[in-house]
Amino acid sequence: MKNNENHPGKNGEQQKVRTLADLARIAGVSAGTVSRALAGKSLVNAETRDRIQTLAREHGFRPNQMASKLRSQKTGLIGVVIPLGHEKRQHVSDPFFLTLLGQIADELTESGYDVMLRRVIPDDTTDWLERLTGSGMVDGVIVIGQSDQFDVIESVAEHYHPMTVWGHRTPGQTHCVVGTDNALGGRMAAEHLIARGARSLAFLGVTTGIEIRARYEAAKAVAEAAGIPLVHLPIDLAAATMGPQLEAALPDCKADGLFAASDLIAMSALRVLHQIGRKVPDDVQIVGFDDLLLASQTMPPLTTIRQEIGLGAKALVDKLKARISGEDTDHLVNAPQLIVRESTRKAA
Amino acid sequence: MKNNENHPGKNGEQQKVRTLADLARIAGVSAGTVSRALAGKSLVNAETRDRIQTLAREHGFRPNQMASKLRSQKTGLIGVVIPLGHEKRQHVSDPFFLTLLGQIADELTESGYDVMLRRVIPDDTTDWLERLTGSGMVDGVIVIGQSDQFDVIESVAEHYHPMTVWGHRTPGQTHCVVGTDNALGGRMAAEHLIARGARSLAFLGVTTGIEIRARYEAAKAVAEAAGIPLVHLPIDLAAATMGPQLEAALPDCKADGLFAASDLIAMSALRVLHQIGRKVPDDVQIVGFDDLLLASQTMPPLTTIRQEIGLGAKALVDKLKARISGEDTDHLVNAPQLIVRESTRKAA
DNA sequence: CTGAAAGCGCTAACAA
DNA sequence: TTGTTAGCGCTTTCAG
Repeated sequence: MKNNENHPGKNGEQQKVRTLADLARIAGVSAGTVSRALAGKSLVNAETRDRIQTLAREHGFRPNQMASKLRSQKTGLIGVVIPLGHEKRQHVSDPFFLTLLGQIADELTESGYDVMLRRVIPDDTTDWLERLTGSGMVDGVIVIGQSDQFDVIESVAEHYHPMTVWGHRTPGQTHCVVGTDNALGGRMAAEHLIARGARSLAFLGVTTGIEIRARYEAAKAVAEAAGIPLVHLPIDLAAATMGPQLEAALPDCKADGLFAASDLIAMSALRVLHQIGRKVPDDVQIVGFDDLLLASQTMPPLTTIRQEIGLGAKALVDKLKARISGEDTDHLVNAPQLIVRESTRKAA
Repeated sequence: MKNNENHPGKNGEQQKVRTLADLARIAGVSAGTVSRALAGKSLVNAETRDRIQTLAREHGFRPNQMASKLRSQKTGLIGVVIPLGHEKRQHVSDPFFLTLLGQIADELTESGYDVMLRRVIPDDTTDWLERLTGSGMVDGVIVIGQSDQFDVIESVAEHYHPMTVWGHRTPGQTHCVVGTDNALGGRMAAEHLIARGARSLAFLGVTTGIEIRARYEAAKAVAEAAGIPLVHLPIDLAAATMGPQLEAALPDCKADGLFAASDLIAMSALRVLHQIGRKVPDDVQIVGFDDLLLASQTMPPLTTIRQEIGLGAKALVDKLKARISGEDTDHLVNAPQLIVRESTRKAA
């Protein structure tokens, strides 16, 4: 037991211990032992292990994760990317994605991973994803939303295995996707509106994104099959511009059944309809999409197509973990659920 | 199972080049030169630099960031942590925080930083923050919300400089904080309600969090000075439980002026009031807090106290960058703004 | 302008 | 059980 540099009496513990070697010196052991002790490995004497751990705590020492991760080749980090392809200006993301992100972060945390968050605007570059997967910084990647970057994601998926993607399932695709059956959702919305007496439909939302296009097309197919007209009002998803666009478009829109691409749009539409004196659901009915928490708080509460965010987040993380350990994974396309509230009429 | 790493695509490609050394070998130079070339340093022959960069691109080579960061002692990573102290169960965070997070991520990205996101539930541990600051993984830390962890943050701030915090300014505090003048906001809300004729106030929201307590106390002071009663309805901020709590509390509440701790609560209250047949703003007026985008979309649109999220995010990042480069920074307490919409009455 | 060499701080295989 | 010895992959003096 030698403590020449560590006398609490003289000048206290000024020299900050920053490295394993530092701690090893004052503990009178080797760096290797300290490493094993701090990792709680079984092959160290319990007594010395405790001594070292106590010492570490006293000196507020924490091993440098960067070095540890480099050496062990496991980063414990998952990259989470939100590509903002179309909607370039929309820095403030959709609350749906934000909520999904939150839940993913929770799941990941519970599995002992840290999250490296990156929002990218692909613009003209095509290597935004490679830059992450090839960085050596992450053990895996979750992509939130395909935006208009389907091909980029596909090409990365060809050689990069530990990746899962929230979005739309396209037959034959390589990348592992988790998402909602948007076509089914679109169908449910249109059928519900028609069943409740709508005789002329409108779809509110831009269809640049692949998911929303699927909702639109399914609704359109239903409408056509029923011999009912459906017009497309390409309302922006950016919350800031939604209001004015709706104020411009709705007064001339004679549809009595509105299907909004998201709850946010629906909510905004509700307000505009009220302003121009159309009663919901008597004059016009409306169905949203997502079932965000606010959908139940609107007036009237919103009938909507629910996406299970919690399940989605869990699936994205579970599948990613499976892929990290070399397994292969299936896609997961969740069936959405029609949540009937008061923005559509009571069943006849 | 499956999954062959090498993509046998381009004309019988050899071993994947993974390291500087690999690339150096096929380029016929040393690793050092490759490093300099890829970093675009001026002290390499322009010609060899281009050759190496081309080679790197052809082989899809990207330097390992972990190693780079370890060596250079700059991680290019900022830790962003959301402590969930009170409200333990509330995994789905407040949309205000989520939006703030999004904007912070944007600002950070624009400054060339990556974001390491961590959500923590401090529970009984007190080292959740140290664990991040001492990890060697991040160049700095932003804490979103003090929750009930003021003391922990203070104690870390004593020895860890590159940190900024969103939250409430307490006189004499050490940690650099950016936030809103909550007391002023509370005062504005109460004064506005009273000026528009309210004669009995209620505050909706739990006051465990220091920011919300400040709003409450300021409102209370105003009410007292005006000789007007103010009751406190401790509504949970978790969106899921808000509705039922309000449905239980509001029918018995005779206040004609409601001040909600957040727009979300206000929105929920709006719905409940409508349900129980009280007209807003004729029977009862209501003021929210935050001015989230949805505040303008409620029915009636919500009068609220606006917090400038964008400015806050920018300030958090700017100050953090200053602190990273060794400077000292002042606190920033933004004055909130009263946004008058239709949930309060017209001026007499 | 380029190569050689010395680490960044940690882990793990191999000895002792 | 512990110490010793190599590196993880990169950057950066220091020579040449």
